[in-house]
Amino acid sequence: MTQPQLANAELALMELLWTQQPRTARELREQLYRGANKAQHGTVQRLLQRLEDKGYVARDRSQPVHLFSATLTREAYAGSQLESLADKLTGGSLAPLLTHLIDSQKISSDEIAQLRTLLEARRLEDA
Amino acid sequence: MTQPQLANAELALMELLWTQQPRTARELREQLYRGANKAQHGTVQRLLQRLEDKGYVARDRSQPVHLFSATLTREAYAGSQLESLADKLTGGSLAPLLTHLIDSQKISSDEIAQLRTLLEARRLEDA
DNA sequence: ACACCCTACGACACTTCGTCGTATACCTGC
DNA sequence: GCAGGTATACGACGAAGTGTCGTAGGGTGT
Repeated sequence: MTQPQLANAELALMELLWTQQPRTARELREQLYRGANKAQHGTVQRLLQRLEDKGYVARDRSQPVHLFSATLTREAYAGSQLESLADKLTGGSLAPLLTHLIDSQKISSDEIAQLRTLLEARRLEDA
Repeated sequence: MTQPQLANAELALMELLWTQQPRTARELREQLYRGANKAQHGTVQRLLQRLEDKGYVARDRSQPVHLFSATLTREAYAGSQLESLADKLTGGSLAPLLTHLIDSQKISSDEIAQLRTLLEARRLEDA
């Protein structure tokens, strides 16, 4: 039951919603396409509709001009994608993913320190 | 310069190569499709060719029957996918991805312990 | 020469994505 | 009430990717 993946244009739209919560289609269009023409409004509507179908966007229909918001935070989406990556590749376990990153030096010392404090916080919580 | 993603059938093939290094197309077909017919051999060839184009599979042409092997370990592929996920969603940083997993309890205590020893090992290395 | 298996690759149906155009409904001002 | 502007709903299309199959051509063994 993996969440569907977001394509490029869809992700760009979500990025906007993640920074500015409820937005009209018009506002989104103006930020996505600077030289705004009529056709592109249709495009944005289409994208929003498909995102709604996928369950990533909620639409407030109470007003004639709908208001759109994301149903998922960026972090939640990132987490679900990370989970599905782990499911597909490492039987759901995260350690192998990180092991390689750490071993191959692809991850910086800063990141490592950050992760360590993260885990430390969790350990204290559990105690 | 993100590595292309592997589709389902392609991934299934890679899974085989990841367990059994150099393999002929025939051997792979027999494991992918139990009731093996002629057409499916073409399918496997097609998949292998596309994987070769993408750079995920190397082909030994020295014999008339080619031998195929993966150019990337499963861990390397998983790592590159994880990186590209981080690039797309969190500006390349991993911490936000894991933060959410840890906070939402989606990650088990076992996993956490595992990660901690992982990071500890790295810390000792750096010293 | 024939049968057989291999590779190479064109072709197809199907899906997804981004785009656009159009039809329809809804206000709002006159 | 009508015209003009704007919004939504949605059909359609091209491009790209995927999985599948068919077929042409080459090499090998008998």
